[in-house]
This record gives sequence, structure tokens and C-alpha cells, in this order.
Amino acid sequence: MLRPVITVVGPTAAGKSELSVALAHRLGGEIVNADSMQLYQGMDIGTAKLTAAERGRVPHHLLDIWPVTEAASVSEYQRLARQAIDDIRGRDKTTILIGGSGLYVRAAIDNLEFPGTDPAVRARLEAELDEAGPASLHTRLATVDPVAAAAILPTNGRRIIRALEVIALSGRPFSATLPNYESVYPVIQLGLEVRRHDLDQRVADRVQRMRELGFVNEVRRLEAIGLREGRTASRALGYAQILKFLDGDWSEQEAIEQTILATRRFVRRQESWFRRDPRVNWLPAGPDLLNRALVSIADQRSTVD
RNA sequence: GGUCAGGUAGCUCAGUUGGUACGAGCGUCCGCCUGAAAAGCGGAAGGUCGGCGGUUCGACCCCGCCCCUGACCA
Repeated sequence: MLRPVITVVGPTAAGKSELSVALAHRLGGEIVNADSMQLYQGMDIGTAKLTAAERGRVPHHLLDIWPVTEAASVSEYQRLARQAIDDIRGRDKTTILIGGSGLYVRAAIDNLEFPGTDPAVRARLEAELDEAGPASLHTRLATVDPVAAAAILPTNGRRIIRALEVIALSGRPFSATLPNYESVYPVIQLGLEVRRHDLDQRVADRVQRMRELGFVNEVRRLEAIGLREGRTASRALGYAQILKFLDGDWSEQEAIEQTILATRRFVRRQESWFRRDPRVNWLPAGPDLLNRALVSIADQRSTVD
């Protein structure tokens, strides 16, 4: 019998990484990263990547696989994640999928299929967006795919473009709606829950610590190898703000404060994303977390198989 | 002590020559999310317009006094 995939989800700074390593030790597991930014090489301090020592001999997969110049792709991530999970399960080890990128988690474990992409088509649409604005693109979407147009707000340029791209490539409507939590593996999902106030404090502390650890220098180093050209990496929390500091737009202090604010906003979005998923079993942060997690896993294991 | 400027949403500020605050950005809360997702987007809740008195049918906007903040002058 193949083991279920265990996911550890929840907002940034809740303590997912630490719990995952502890779980891996207990369960003989291996960790698969589902954090979109930890996929990047060299983005260590700002993504709060565990150090080699902190990983404690637990095999970690899908860290440091992309250079900062590469644009992220959920679809590519999905391929790699499935490959890693299949490999781990094939060796009869437990997979612990951990990350705060909701879509990436779902891409790994759920029945999502991503239609293709075409840089030329996309570039054309983006140029149009710049010139004409999202409303006119939305109007066009409404004529070719009323269902998609109804689901996507006229102000959301990004999603309108993707819909039009898919239609242009496939000739079919962009009827993509997220599947109703149909997973392709047996899964047990643990969610880490931290009270708002505490979480905000942790975020602030963490960002301050990043600064002390040399975050600015990390960004300088990455800037030298093309961070600014990286469509995804250059927009990462903290990195974008430090770049503005390096540009002279903000003082270092402002960059740090803005990073804290942006991270707080992000945390809210993460909570709202994961809260929806009824499969997640929430564990309040606190003492004895590891044991409570193990109990929760044992409880669910009986129902999963 | 005097002069000037200012006291409007949690914060920074718009605003009406007197007619029920039209506010904006940020924050807060809630939500959406299929190839940039640490991205992108939407909604909501918040105001006795510094206090007291006066003028007026009616004052946040006019008058008086008071309190607070800042700058300048003594």
C-alpha cells in the first residue's frame, strides 16, 4: 500500500518548515518544497529557507532548482513535484509536501491540468493591455467566452490575458475552474494556525532578522546575476522592496517596513486560500505541536486509505 | 506672552463662497484565484468634520471663547 502524501500548509512564519523536519524524522519522510520562491537558487535569507544544518539529514526536494532569471511556472512545478512525489512513494517513504504557495500545493496534489502557453501570444496581449487597458480586453473575452468573462472581473488584466491566451491556443473556452478538491494521491493535510496578532509579530521579527542576516547583500549578489530581469523572482516579497532601496527610491528602513506590510497582506491571502480547503486539519501553534500533528495524521490515516 | 498655519475615517490628507460628509490613498476585516500565485483582483466596515457657546430655517464650513499641534516673533 502506498503511503498518503502529507502536506503542511499555512501562512508564512507559522513554523511549517520546522514542523516538517520534525515530522520527517519521526515518519522516515522526505520533504518536497511547495514554496514558489524557495525554488530559486540564491534566494535564501529572504525566503527563510532552512539551512543545511536545520534540514538535519532529511532529504529535501525542489529547493534551488531555478536561477532567478527564470520565470516561474506552476505547470513546470507540477511536473517536477509529481515526479518527486512518485519517486518518494515508489521507495516507500512518506512524502511531506510543505509550502505556503496555495496554487502550487494544489498543482502537486490535485487534479489540475494547465493548458499550454505561448510567449508570442502572451506578449501581444500584454502590449494590448498596456495600450487599451483591461476593460477592452474583457469586452473581447465576453464575445468569445461569456462564461469566462463572467467569472473574471474586468479590472483583472492578468487573468483576462491568460483566458484569451488559452482560447487562442486551444480554440476552446477557458472554462477553467478549480476542481473541487479532487486529489490524485491520498492526502492528509495539516494546516498551521497562528493567532493574527502573534503571526504579525512573528512576521515583523522575521523580517528584522533577515536584515541582520544580510538580506541586502543577498539581494545585491542576486542583482548582479540578473535578479531584476527575473519576472517572478524580482517581485518576491522583500526582494522587490530591497531593490527599491538599492534604486534609491526608499531608505533601507522604509524597505524593511514595506516588506513587513506586504508580508502581512500576503499572510491574509494565504489564510483565505487555505481556509477554503475543507481537507485541511488545523493545528493551533503551541506546545507539543509535533505530537498533536502525529495524532492528527494517525486519525486521518484510517479514513484516507 | 504675541503672530501665523493647522486640528475632517486607525494614519496621511482632500473638500463644500453655509443646505443631509461625495471623499482619496494607506491600514483593518472579508472574499476571489488553473502556466508571474511571495503575483493579480474585488467587496465591506470605520467620521458627533478639536471642545463649548452664538448667528442662522439650517453650520464641518460664519462669529466668540477655550484646548491641542507646528512654525515664527518676543
